[in-house]
Amino acid sequence: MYEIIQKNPLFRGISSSDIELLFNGGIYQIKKFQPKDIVAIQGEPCNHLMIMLSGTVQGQMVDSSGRLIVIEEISAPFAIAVAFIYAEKNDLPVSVVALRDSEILFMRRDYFTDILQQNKTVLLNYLTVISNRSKFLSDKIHFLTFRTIKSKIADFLLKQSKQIGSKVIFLEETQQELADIYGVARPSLARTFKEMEDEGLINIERKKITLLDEIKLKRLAL
Amino acid sequence: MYEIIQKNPLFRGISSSDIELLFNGGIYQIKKFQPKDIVAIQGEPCNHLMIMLSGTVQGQMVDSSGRLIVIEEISAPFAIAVAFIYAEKNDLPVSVVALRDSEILFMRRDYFTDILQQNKTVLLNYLTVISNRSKFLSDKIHFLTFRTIKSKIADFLLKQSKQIGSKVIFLEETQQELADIYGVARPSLARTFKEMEDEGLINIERKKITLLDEIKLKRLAL
DNA sequence: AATGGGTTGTAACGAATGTTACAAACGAAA
DNA sequence: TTTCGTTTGTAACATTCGTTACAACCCATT
Repeated sequence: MYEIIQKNPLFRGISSSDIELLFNGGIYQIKKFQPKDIVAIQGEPCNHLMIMLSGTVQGQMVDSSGRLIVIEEISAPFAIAVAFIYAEKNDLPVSVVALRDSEILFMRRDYFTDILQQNKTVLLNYLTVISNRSKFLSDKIHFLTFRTIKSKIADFLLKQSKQIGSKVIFLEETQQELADIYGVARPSLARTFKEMEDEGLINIERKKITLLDEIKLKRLAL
Repeated sequence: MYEIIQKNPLFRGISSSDIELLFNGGIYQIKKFQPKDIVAIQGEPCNHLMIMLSGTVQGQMVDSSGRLIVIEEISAPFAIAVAFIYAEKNDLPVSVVALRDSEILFMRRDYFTDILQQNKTVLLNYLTVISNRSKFLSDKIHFLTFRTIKSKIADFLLKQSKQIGSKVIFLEETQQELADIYGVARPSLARTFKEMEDEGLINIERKKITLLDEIKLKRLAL
C-alpha cells in the first residue's frame, strides 16, 4: 500500500518509512467499490481525503435536464476531492462513481491537517496539487465556453495530437464517452465529425483520425 | 495600506504590526490602473500574487468566436490569481481588466512563499482561500453546464433571492453584463426573460424582478 | 459461418439560441 | 425641456444542436 501512496503527488519525495510513520495509528479506512458503485454524491459535504489505491473512478455532474457531464477520470495513485476539504462550503460539486473494481483510502480532514503540519514537503506538495487543480478547472471552464461542437473537437484533437506528437490519433473513447465529456449529444458529435471531414480538416477511419489542416483547426479552437 | 491588507482573507487574524513586519523590505510593488487598463493577459505566466488595494477588476475569458465571458469581478481588499501561482503550468486562464481606478500590490511568488513559511496563520488562511476558489470554479462549471438560458436565469434569480432574503430583486447589472456572465447573446437573454414572464414565473418591471412561482423556478434550476 | 450486443453513420425534424436590425424607453447633461 | 448616448424590447431569419429512429458495421462468442 505504501508504495502506491508514495506515487501520489501529495507524497512525492517522502520515503516509504516516513509515509508509514505518518499513516500510523489507524487514522485511515479502506473501502472497496465495484463498477457503478457510488463513492460520493454531488451536494454532500466532503470531510475526507480520498486516495485511490487501485482502480478508476469518474467525476460526474448532472445538469437540470438529466444530461451527464463527465468532468474527469481519476485512477490510482491519485486522490479525490483534494481541493475541497478545506473550503468553507465543502459540499462536493460532483458525484464520484467507480468505473472498475477500486480500493480507496479515506482519511478524515483533521488527520490530514496533522500530516500537513508535521511534514513540510507534503504541505508544499499540497499547494502544488491544489493549484494544479484550479488550473484544471479553469481550463475546463475555457473548454465549456466554446460555443460550437466544432470548436470543442478542434481543441480536443489538437491537444491529443500535441500530447502524442503525431498527426494521427487513435481514439480510445467511444463516441458516447466523448459526447459525455463534451456535454453534447452523440449524433451531434458524429455529424460534426463528418462535417469536419467534408471540409477537409480531418480524415476519419472509424477510430483513426488524421489531422489534415492544422491551421484551420487552430483557428477554430482559438 | 496595511489596514486594507488586514481585511484580505489571506491575512485574517494577523495584526497590523505583524503585517508590517511581513511586508517589510521592499518585497512588493504597487501599480495604478485606470478603467479598461489591462492588468494581466490570458495565457501569460503568472508569478505574482496581486492584492487589490482599491478599485475593481474583472476576470474575462475570450472564446474562439470572440465572445466575452466574465468569470468574476474582484474588488479591494481581495486578491487576484491566488490559486495559480503554485501551479506547474501557471499561465493565467483569464485576462484581468480594470473596471475602475485601481491600485494593486504585486508580490513575487518567492517572497509570498517566505511569508507562508514564516507565518502559520497565513498558511492556513491560504489553504482555505484556495479551496474556496476551487469550489467557486466548480460551481461555475456547474452553471455553464445548464443547457438552456431559462435554467441559467432560474438559478441566478433563486441565488440572488436567497442572498438578499426577498422575492423582489433589483438588478444591478445591465442586460449586456448579465449576458456576458451567462455567456449568451443579449437579445436571447431578453427574449427568455419575456418568455418566463409570459409563463407566470416572474414579473419584470425594467430592473425590478419579482419571483412569482419559486417551485417551478427551482424545477428549472434542478 | 452465424448470432447478437454494442458502436457508428445518417437522416428528418423540432427546439434553442445567435445575428442583425430597429424602435421605444430611460437618464444624465446641457 | 431638450438632447443624446445608453439600455431595453422586439421581430425576422439563420445557425446550431438535440431528439428520435433506424440501418450499417464491427467484433467477440458460439
